[in-house]
Amino acid sequence: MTTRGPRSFDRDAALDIAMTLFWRHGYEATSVAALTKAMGINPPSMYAAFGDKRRLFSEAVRRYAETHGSYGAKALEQTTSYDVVETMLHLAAAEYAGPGHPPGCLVVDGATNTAEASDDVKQELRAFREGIKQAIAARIAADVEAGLLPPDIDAPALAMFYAAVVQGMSTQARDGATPDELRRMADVALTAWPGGPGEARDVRENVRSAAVSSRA
Amino acid sequence: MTTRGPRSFDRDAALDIAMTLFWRHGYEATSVAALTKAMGINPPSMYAAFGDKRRLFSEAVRRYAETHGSYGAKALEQTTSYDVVETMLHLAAAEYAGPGHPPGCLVVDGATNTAEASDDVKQELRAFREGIKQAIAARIAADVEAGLLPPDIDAPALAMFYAAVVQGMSTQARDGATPDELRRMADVALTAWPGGPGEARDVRENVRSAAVSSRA
DNA sequence: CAAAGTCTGTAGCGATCGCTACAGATGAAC
DNA sequence: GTTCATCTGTAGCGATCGCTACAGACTTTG
Repeated sequence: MTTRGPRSFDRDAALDIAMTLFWRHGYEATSVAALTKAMGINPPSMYAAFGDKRRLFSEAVRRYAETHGSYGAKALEQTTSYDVVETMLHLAAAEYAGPGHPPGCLVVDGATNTAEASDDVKQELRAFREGIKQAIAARIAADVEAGLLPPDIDAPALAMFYAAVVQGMSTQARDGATPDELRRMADVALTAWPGGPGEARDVRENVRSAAVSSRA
Repeated sequence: MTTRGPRSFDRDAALDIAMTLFWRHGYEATSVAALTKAMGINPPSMYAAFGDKRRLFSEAVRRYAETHGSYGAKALEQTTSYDVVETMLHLAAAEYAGPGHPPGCLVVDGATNTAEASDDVKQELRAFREGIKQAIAARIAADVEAGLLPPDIDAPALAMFYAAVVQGMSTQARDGATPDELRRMADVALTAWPGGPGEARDVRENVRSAAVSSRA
């Protein structure tokens, strides 16, 4: 009917469309028919380009992590654990309710409701989430080790808390929260930082320069 | 094959089984075949007793709210907004990872991944969540009005924050968190209360007795 | 015992699920 | 122009989806 011959559709654009659909509806609730219709292609073309629905989802998650979901990696580039958490919360607040894409987070909510047959999909996203949480916990523990944070704090609980805040922000965004609302609740969450956010940063700066000078 | 005659199955027990399946897998990922198999009955008996899958889900949610999900209502029985939040977080921490039932919360995660056809299901749970959040916000605003909390706090952001914490706890529980871990992260969340949890309670007690004595 | 009424299991409805066999259409190679 | 390889659309696979018509089996009535 239309043009024939070598691949006539943009694989990257199709992957972006798949990412958006999985993002909005999740893995199981997104049908192959819905995917191919939105991509403007037929099922055989999708299967030739991506393998199957399962692998298309994994590719979409990878694409998401490299684009809209990069706030976790960007946050971990920060020097101190407080800056990691602050950056993560602020970027997530801006991203989760941002314009031009579905609300919330694909990694948090992409495979929440699944039958037993899709347990591996759930595990894939869970591993993503646990990895970020462990990375935060490690950063907090390192700051405690370095004397930047008091030694009596509950580092795992603190990391789990901020992971949970980000995940709750995703639900709030899906329920209609605006970027400004998310930002304000992120700032509330930051007041739970040991010593308080403002004070903690001053203390941290002091301790860090002390640590650096003692190391030199 | 087995016994025949007047209703041979326990409607309440069947509803509990449906609640558990919806709780673990969500609305769309729980098939009628899975429901009837777990209930030990055939589809016609289920349809005679509950109408259809959609109404069975609503009944299951109502049952959940009256049993495992009663922590919200129980928390709102508390006098001050801090006690409301503290009770809600502690009850949720114990409940979400409790033994003998699926992890997390049916209201939070029961209809996260849905096709457009099930948007009404998603809205039903969203209304539940928004109702609790608004109730908390109202309690905080009332305490501000009564002089129990400083007037410069962001009451809506504070309510959204604690709603998000509870929702994030549900995800953490689904990812394998223990009741003790949830309890500890709940205590971290409580340190975000204006003035801090311990100090706030003392201040509140003082202000309340002052308000009562001035009213008398 | 017989008739009435109700619940039950079997079986299957149309629709959709993820996925694919097949053949027609098109480009490149010579 | 002819051949070859590849992509494309049609059509449909077996399985499952939510749901139900139907008839047989049971208890309740007389």
